[in-house]
Amino acid sequence: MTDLKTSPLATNVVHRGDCITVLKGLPDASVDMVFADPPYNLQLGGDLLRPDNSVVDAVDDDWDKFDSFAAYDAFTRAWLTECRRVLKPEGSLWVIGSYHNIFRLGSAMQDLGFWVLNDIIWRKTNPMPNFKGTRFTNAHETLIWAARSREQKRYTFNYDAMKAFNEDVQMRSDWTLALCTGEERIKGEDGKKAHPTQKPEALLHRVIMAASRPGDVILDPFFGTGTTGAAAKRLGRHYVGIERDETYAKVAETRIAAVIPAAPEDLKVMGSKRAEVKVPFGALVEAGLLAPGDRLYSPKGDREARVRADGSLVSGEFTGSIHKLGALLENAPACNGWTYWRFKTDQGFKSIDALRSEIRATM
Amino acid sequence: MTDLKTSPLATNVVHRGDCITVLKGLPDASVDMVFADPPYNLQLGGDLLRPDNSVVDAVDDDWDKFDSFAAYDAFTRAWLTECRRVLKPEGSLWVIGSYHNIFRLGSAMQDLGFWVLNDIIWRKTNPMPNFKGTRFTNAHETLIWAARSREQKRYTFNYDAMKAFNEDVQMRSDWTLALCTGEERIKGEDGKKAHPTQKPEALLHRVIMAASRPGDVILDPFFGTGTTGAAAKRLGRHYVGIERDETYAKVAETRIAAVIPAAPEDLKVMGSKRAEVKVPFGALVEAGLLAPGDRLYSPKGDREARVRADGSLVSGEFTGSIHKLGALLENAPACNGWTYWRFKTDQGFKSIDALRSEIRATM
DNA sequence: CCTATAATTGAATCGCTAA
DNA sequence: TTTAGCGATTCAATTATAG
Repeated sequence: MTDLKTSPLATNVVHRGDCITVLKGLPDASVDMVFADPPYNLQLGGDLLRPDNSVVDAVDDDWDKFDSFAAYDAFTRAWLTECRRVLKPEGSLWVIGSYHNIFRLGSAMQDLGFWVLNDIIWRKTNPMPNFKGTRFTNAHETLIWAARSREQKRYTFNYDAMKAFNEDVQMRSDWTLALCTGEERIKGEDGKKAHPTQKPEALLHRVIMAASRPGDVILDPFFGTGTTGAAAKRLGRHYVGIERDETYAKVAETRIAAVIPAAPEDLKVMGSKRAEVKVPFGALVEAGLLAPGDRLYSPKGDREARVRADGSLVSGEFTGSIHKLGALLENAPACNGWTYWRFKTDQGFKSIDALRSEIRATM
Repeated sequence: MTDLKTSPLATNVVHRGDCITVLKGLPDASVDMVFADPPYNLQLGGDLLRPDNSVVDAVDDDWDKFDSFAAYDAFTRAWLTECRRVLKPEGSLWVIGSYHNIFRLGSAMQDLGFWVLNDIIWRKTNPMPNFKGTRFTNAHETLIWAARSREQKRYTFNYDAMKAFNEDVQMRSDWTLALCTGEERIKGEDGKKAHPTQKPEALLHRVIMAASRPGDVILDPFFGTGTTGAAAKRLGRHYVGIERDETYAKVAETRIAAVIPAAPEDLKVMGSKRAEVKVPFGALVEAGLLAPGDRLYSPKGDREARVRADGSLVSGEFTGSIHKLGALLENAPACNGWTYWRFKTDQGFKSIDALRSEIRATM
């Protein structure tokens, strides 16, 4: 076997093996960017049933199981340490995680000397709901982008490209993107998903476009089915992947071989400026445009309701959202509460939709 | 000085002093919710304060950097430990921070035994741009919501209120809210902002509405100009503030004094079905709404069962409760019999849940 | 072949109470 | 402490099936 550490770095390869072991064999200061999607250390209980009684296909693979936070932290520090060594002086590192592990990752990075440049929120357009109604819908994941050290003055950030991409306003730290589903999601011969946590290529597209240059080498120590490699090749970058599961590694190689480096504009990406923001009625109460106790009236003035602090309405014995209560009082199957309800002003009645416009104007 | 720790907790007060010192004087298990917006002056050029308020020397060698994080971590663990002690067994804690400190906060919380329920992203509609064009616009902050421990099964979450608030779909983990500006932003006599990081009351409104009940006690160990207290009072909750800066504390007291609380009836929120009084199916038979021998039918009409006098059902060789028999016939792990079974009327089939509502209306 | 409806699915720390 | 019973609970998007 060739000594990877003293040979020039081979690129566009998928190394088989434990990521820390393989990393230790790579030469110092040889890659321009690292993208890492490590195990999240989910600590799940028993089966979770949907309301239709079907079972949620959970991530219960062995590779995601750790005995303790201490064990997870030790693993995290080990691979981060090697990544830092392998990075060029002007390189940068990205990690992605959820609330289960992102605090561990961020702290370890800071402890090892990495200097955080941004944390980025991936807002999912179509997240899995909270089936039991016990928490907020977990609708995002977090990425951390960091330089090797505080002293590092130079790193690649294609500011103007990002700005142009985002309709000529600065790219923000929250990105709205869909999950990887449909055609993009790689399936095995059995029709099941080849990997439980395949990331959308649009996400990697944006990361790579933002923080690397054509010809750069991008290392992914948790290669999986090779989203990083596919995006890198498509965008004219080189990749180095590490994956210990032979099945995943093979899928990745096949996938990347089929990628034609191409003009990237056919990748579906939603700019955060255009990302539509829904204004819930409750936001009017939060913002103080309506107060708890204020009265709303129907178009004919024959119905009246009182606003509550949670944004619901009360009318007699009935309660509900602006839409539900409108439908209920009109005995209609549905009702657009925004155009139905009015409030009193000095100039007479006004639609609550006007208040929504006020809120939208600030967005 | 009275001994706060053994006296009943005084509420609607702003304690002056170092937060850890004051916290140590508060009684065990006495508050329902904590909201904490700790300082995040981590290596930003500002002074980093040790728990004893001495200033950490800003030196650039690696050892001191570690020392700085260690000092911040020690401070963080100290106040989090006290907050955990002061929380009631069914209480929960919220913290807010940015990438400078949120990873330290989250890790410390997990290390101390807190169990993360959600991380929440506050998307700012009007963030400060990145003037130098060197990074992404830092357009969000992160909140962490946690229970005291993994074993804690109960915590207040007004799921249905949040859903009604959000146009009848589940509230997600990303909240879009404007910064605190304009009229809401408190200014001193010199016209300058009274506090550098005043949070919008809308943010506290949502936190408090989501995770507390009227009459609850909410503790804020970094009270500042009292946004938590103002929102708490407006929403019929009690507050306990801790602030070491006398100027901030005075501003907070003046501000809160001017707040007019909402009427109690406007603070009622959309109720959860789980909290409704339980009605045994047999009560329908007792009340004569159904008679022994009446037939019930499945949603598709392909199953039929007979009501018995004791409130159990019979279908062929099977007997059981409305739930058990439904599950049995559908070969499902569980079944909500109330929404499953229908009975015949002149107007067609009706759900037995409508009969339950009739009973509840008389209670 | 087109349209309407039904089924499937996604990194998930997912119930409560009383006996 | 454990078990059993009651009965509450989902959004967006794609794919499959029915008409």
